[in-house]
Amino acid sequence: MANIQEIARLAGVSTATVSRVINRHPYVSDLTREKVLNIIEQLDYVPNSNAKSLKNGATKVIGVMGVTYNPLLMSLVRSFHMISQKYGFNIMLFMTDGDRDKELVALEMLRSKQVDALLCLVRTIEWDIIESYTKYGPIVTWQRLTSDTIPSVFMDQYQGYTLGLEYLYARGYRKILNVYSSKGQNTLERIRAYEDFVQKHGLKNTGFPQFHNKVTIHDGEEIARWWIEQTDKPDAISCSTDEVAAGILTEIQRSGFSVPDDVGIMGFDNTDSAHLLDLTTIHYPVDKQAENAFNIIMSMLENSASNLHPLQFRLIERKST
Amino acid sequence: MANIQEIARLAGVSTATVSRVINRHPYVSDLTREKVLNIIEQLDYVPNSNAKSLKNGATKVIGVMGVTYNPLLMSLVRSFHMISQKYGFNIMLFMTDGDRDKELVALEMLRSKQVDALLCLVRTIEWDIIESYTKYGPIVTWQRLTSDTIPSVFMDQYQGYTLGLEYLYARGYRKILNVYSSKGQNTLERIRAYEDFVQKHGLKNTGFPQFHNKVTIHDGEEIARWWIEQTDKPDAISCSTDEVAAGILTEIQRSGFSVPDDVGIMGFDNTDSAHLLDLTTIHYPVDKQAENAFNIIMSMLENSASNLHPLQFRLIERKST
DNA sequence: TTGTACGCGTTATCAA
DNA sequence: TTGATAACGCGTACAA
Repeated sequence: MANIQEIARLAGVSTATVSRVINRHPYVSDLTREKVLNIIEQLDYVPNSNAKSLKNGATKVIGVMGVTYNPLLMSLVRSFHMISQKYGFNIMLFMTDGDRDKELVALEMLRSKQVDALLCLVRTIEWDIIESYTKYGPIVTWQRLTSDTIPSVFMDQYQGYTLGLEYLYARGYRKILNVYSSKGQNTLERIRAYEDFVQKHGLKNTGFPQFHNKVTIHDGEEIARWWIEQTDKPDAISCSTDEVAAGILTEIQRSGFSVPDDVGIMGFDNTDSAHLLDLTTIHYPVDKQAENAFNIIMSMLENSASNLHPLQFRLIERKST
Repeated sequence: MANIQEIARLAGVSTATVSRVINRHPYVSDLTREKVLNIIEQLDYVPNSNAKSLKNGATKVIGVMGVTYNPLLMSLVRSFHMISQKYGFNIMLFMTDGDRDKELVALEMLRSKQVDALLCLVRTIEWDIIESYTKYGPIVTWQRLTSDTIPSVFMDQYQGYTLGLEYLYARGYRKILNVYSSKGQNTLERIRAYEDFVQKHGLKNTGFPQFHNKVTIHDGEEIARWWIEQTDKPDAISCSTDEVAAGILTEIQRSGFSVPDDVGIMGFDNTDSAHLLDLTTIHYPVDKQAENAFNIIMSMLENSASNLHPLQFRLIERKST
């Protein structure tokens, strides 16, 4: 495959000149430029990007690390992808399935300079390990974290969850079942939101169990079957994700119950599933989060200041409540 | 950042020896190996992958080009990702939104050696342009294509669609509305399947319009509204995708009609939406397709022979018919 | 078993 | 306006 030297030889100039032409440097006579461009075209030449990366110490690739392909994550990835592309960056996707080794693969890519930065959407590995990689390049996360070295674009779940609970209260629901996702900061915030909510309105203890680690449609279906069996039923279910809510809703309806007449159901994230099933849910501005993440990365790469979008939850009222 | 030379210097050996240690070459004395490994550990050294790529002429990265984040595509990407990872390859994702320039970005990555191969899931750009890039590396597609240079893992839509139609016939449906997606080979195959089906069973012309370019939930909702207005209604709707079917199903139910009592609905692809809404649908073995794609790429990279999975459609009967 | 020295393809500095 | 040359960091003949 043709390289810059061959072009130089055929055009009767030096490689330096060819490089100047390619990178649109000034101080190249029109004549030589023309000549060089001709040869480039003839030989169907493109600069080898590995050589460029080696020279520049940058690849214009950003790694994105996530656990699995769920709709919310994908819409974030999509937004992040779009803005990155706009600035000439490409995305390398790492789906880790929560496997430490796979997470390390992504981190090692940063260390070995194959990606310029890393967007860490979800991780299972310890934060201090991730933190130890920040010396190799910018790492930004989407999860809740307060750190000097790893900026985060997370949103305070306390606010979002409270928004949903207060809405349910306003609609007259009093016996609310909470379905939480994996035990992390986010879930703790949601639990705190619920406790404060109960206290604020002086609600009495429902005695319902706490559901944890529920995130999928399948999980939702399980919870629906639990609900069906109860004699003293919750009048509303506040879910960890739209998928759980979707699972509950459809399974409950399959059994002949009606939503929202028999029970109100609230999702979280406002993904397609929520739209599809007319779920009341909490909208999450993932696109803005993605843009913020990218902006932070850029500013770290160029060590400049970044200006960020403000982030706010929004309640989307539909027919499940 | 430390490089191989520094390691060599500190270990009191040559760079060649360090390289041999790193790459587990034989003929290195235990003593020197030990010494080198120690220094490597001390300096927290990793080989720079750009330098390696430059040297090897390969990056161990495969590009995946798609149009947009739809569920079927994502499950394919997921499968492809998993098998690639297993063999030490990483994935670079290109979402093109059907934009020629963005598609060219992906192709240029192959030309400039930033990816070793390209999986072309969906494209809008002309095949002969893509074909002209095959000289830079393996390109495999998921779309229907018969080409010497671009292998395809597509599946004959004629078969799949016929499977669905025959099932509908067996269930007693006679006035079937077809909803097609974008006008491509796949759609032509489906149309042909329907025509043959009509002829085979001697069905009379339904007089229904042909819906084209319908792929989203939203499109489905539109079609549902059309269906509701009709006096002479189709008794079954065979859809281009599960999403369209989902849109139709939910919108029709919102208007008080019942599925399958008032109309049978059949999806295509067997994605999560189909499971969620209990849609009868056609299962597509995307995981096998992904593995085939990867195997083909590998065999092209190493020019060896590839052994492939056989691919077969399967009808998934649920409650929408 | 180890070292020397060159090439991979660019870009940037310096000098002309 | 152009050219020679030195990096960038690694792997590998070839020689020892």
